[in-house]
Amino acid sequence: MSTPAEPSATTRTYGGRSADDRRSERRDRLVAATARLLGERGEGATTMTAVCAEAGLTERYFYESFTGREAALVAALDAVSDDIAATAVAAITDTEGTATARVHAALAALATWVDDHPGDARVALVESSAHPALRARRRELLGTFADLVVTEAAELYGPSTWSPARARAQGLLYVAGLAELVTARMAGELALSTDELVEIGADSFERLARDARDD
Amino acid sequence: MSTPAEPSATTRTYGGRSADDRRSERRDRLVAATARLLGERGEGATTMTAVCAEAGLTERYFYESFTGREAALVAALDAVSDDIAATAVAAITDTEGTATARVHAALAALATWVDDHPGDARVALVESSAHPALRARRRELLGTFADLVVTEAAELYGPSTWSPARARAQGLLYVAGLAELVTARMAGELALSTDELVEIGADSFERLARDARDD
DNA sequence: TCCATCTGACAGGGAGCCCTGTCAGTTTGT
DNA sequence: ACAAACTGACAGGGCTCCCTGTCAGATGGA
Repeated sequence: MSTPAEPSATTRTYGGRSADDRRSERRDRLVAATARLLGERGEGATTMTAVCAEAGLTERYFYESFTGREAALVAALDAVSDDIAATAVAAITDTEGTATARVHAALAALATWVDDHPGDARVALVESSAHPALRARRRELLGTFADLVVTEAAELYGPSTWSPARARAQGLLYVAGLAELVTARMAGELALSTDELVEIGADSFERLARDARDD
Repeated sequence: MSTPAEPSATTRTYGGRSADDRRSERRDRLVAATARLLGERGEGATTMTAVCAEAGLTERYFYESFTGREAALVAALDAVSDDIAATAVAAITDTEGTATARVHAALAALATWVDDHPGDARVALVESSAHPALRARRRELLGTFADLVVTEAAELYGPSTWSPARARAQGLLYVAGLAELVTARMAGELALSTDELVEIGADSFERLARDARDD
């Protein structure tokens, strides 16, 4: 009786890479394809069929990584927003000097990122509102950034006299306003240079932080 | 030779109403149905078939008034935003007293309107970003409100020292931020009373108007 | 070499929607 | 009363998309 060699019900290398390796590479390609389509053709054109074609994979592999179209959309938005957050954090931590300088650096880094990644910027700013699942994720992200703004302001300028709820509301107003500003500029509706945009953002931030203390 | 009576290629009364009358009533019903569906079930569920069912009309009449689904969506958003603008304008013109009081009245009226019209508020604040045609209209509306804010601020507090582009940007930041604030509150993510919301809006407005003069 | 696994191409069912067309029944003017 | 106009119900073609399934060919381990 020859034993069946090995269960072999598991995996195997292929093309010199492990199963997990190939699997996650396929997922990455699908996420990148989804983000690219979202940024270039919009949510409506980002169908599962189109994503697979863009990624050069077949539908079967789509369902290997995602339960459906929605999950891929959210994953793409997550990837883009991680990129944004990393950009902002890097600018803040890399900059030494006054609080003003650090805020300025963060805003400038974000503005540059938008200019350099128009597709991803569209994903984050525009298409993130196009689908219910994306909207939910977008609100979370805005809230996160709003909290970041509040804590940064407190750290840079001292604690706020506002209630936590009010401070968060002010932060959200600022963050969402700024996002719309960038969106309008991308749409060509606002004739502002990058420097002007950064200046407006920095001034507004300082006003916000200042008023949070002497209101 | 009996002449063919009348061209009769025109119209006729029906149910005691003229053709134009019936036609525009059908259109109103379709617009109202579209807004209702947008506000209660979202853009994705607002199909032409669903709109017709909701309005109690058949598809043929849909195409009598609209070239397609998109046109109906935009018409519904227009109807809602007209309602919003009328609410704000009425509050401003009906209120006598200080500039602060008028701004306060406008914000309070808008907050009350949102509470009283949750469906329409969702149309204006959320679903207006769900479709390309709606987004275009939404940006127009935000721009209009931003300009209104700028001119009101100038009228109430004196001319701004900012460049027109910068003033418009600040107005847009304020308006869009406020919209997101109301949206977050509707989503239950922001524990703010109506009064607090109005206060935040009024304070931010005054800060904006004040800083526009002594920057 | 041989067989199990992996991969890509593609077919096709099922569903929903857009839009057109038909048709019987109702209302109006003559 | 009669013909023309109007209305509502509904069928169905065409399209796209989601998702499953099949199948031949490529690859790797024993």
